[in-house]
Amino acid sequence: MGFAETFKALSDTARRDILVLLKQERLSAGEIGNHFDMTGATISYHLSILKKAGLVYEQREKNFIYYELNTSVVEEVMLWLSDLKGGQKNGKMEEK
Amino acid sequence: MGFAETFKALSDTARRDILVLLKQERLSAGEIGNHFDMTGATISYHLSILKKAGLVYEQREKNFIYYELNTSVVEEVMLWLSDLKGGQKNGKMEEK
DNA sequence: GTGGTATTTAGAAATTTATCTAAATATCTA
DNA sequence: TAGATATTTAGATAAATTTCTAAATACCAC
Repeated sequence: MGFAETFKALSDTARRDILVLLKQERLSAGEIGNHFDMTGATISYHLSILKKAGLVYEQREKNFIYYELNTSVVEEVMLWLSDLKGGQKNGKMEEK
Repeated sequence: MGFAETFKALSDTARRDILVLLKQERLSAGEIGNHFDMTGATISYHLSILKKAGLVYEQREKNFIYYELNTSVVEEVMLWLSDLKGGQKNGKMEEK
């Protein structure tokens, strides 16, 4: 884990698009690939980065590998951003 | 604007560290630089990326340029993530 | 086991990014 | 205006990233 890996994973448009696809339902690598104009190898590369970042996990079934969004890591990122936003002087939590 | 630029800006550790510094108070480019082991030119490069992403804005005063966190863009990113998280089947908002 | 489909891995090329040094701007103060 | 300080811009380089093709692996069905 680590925010560096997670934010890097989120920094690529193709990877964010993959996550948006997965927010509806889990999809196999091949199904994901059908939505993009990239080779399967490139999709696999992006999936590996999302996986390392913890943003998706995989479920192996029959001859397929299904990818699913991991919302808990999305929440961790939101918490980091929330802390960033909330930490200023004059912020709500700082009022005496 | 655009999420691509914003997430790219957030993907670098130095830039996130700069944002964390700025969550307490605005700082000049030089003050920011004092916290890092990088040349002023490199700091300036990172600040320009944060600025383009809308994550900070600058205030020119006297001989200094002060940088301040723009929380509204941080909020937009949080909303994007919130939508990602909330959009799944079986999510709270989808229950019938 | 053989053949077929799904996915990943390896290696290479093109692009982008992060960083530095040196030079250019901008603005203050005397 | 001249000198000093703050910051940015330009140009170069090294490292990281994205993408491809081709080959390898994994797994299923027959």
